[in-house]
Amino acid sequence: MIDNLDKNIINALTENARLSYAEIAKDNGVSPATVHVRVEKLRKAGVITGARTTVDARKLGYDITCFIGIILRQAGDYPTALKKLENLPEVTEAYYTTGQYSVLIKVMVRNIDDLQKLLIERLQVIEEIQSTETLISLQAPIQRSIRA
Amino acid sequence: MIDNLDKNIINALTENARLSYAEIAKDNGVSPATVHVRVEKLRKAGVITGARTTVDARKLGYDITCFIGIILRQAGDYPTALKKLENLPEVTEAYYTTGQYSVLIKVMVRNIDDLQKLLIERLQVIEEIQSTETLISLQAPIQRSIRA
DNA sequence: TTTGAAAGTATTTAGGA
DNA sequence: TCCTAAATACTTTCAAA
Repeated sequence: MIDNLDKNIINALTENARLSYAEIAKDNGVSPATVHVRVEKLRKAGVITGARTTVDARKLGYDITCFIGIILRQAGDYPTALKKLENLPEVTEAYYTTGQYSVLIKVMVRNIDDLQKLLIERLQVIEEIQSTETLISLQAPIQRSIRA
Repeated sequence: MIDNLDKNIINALTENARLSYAEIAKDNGVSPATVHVRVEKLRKAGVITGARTTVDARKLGYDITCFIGIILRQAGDYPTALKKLENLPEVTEAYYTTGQYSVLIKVMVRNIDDLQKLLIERLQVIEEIQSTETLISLQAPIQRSIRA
């Protein structure tokens, strides 16, 4: 089971993945070795799945983030459509959803031209896709993790 | 400017934030000190913004992830509405968007009951919100970073 | 800007409470 | 399970190229 120490470790590391075990240990009144043991346990249990450095996409030239809602022709088209979406590097996230759309994807592109090309030349040509709806994100004011 | 070494470092760290500089150095035929200098440079330039450990939300009891499209009463309501959304810890992401919705939020909750309560008791009571539309995510098959 | 070398920290293992 | 202590490894600084 996950106890309070585990939770504190998870919350600390989801905010800053490069925090040292030594520091987390100090904050929690345990030894660094204990933190090490707990993190290994959480990793083996699949609770902790990895760690990613976050970057400012604009500084890398990706000025536009958007969400695209996709409606598929048929429910059964999902596996094939997903494979095709995986081949588009601009697609950074995909969600299989109930409601409005069959699939919601998050896309990052350099500019409006690239977005238009992506939509027309590489998304709308996918035969399993019936239609798409684009939401351009102008700002992402909240970006945080759930608390353990 | 960002050269190839910078890009390789960014790509390595966005995949695994806990990779050692020593290892990245080895993969790129430079010294660990150089990797250190580059990472500091990227951090100071605001390209690298942080690092977060990723967790399996379900293992923490958050069984439901969903996106909620929000339509505000008036465009000018955005700043007030955002402040209210920030106070809901279940809201892990928010995007100010063009198109269909004024705001798109990502929400993580423990179960359908909690989702219903969130929607009815804490979202739909926000006076700036005219209506909401919920997309429940059943799967998130793609989760990756843009490449530098 | 990069490097090797030194100094300072952190991680990791292992034995004992 | 946790700790201390020791060994290993990594990060960080710095002077020189």
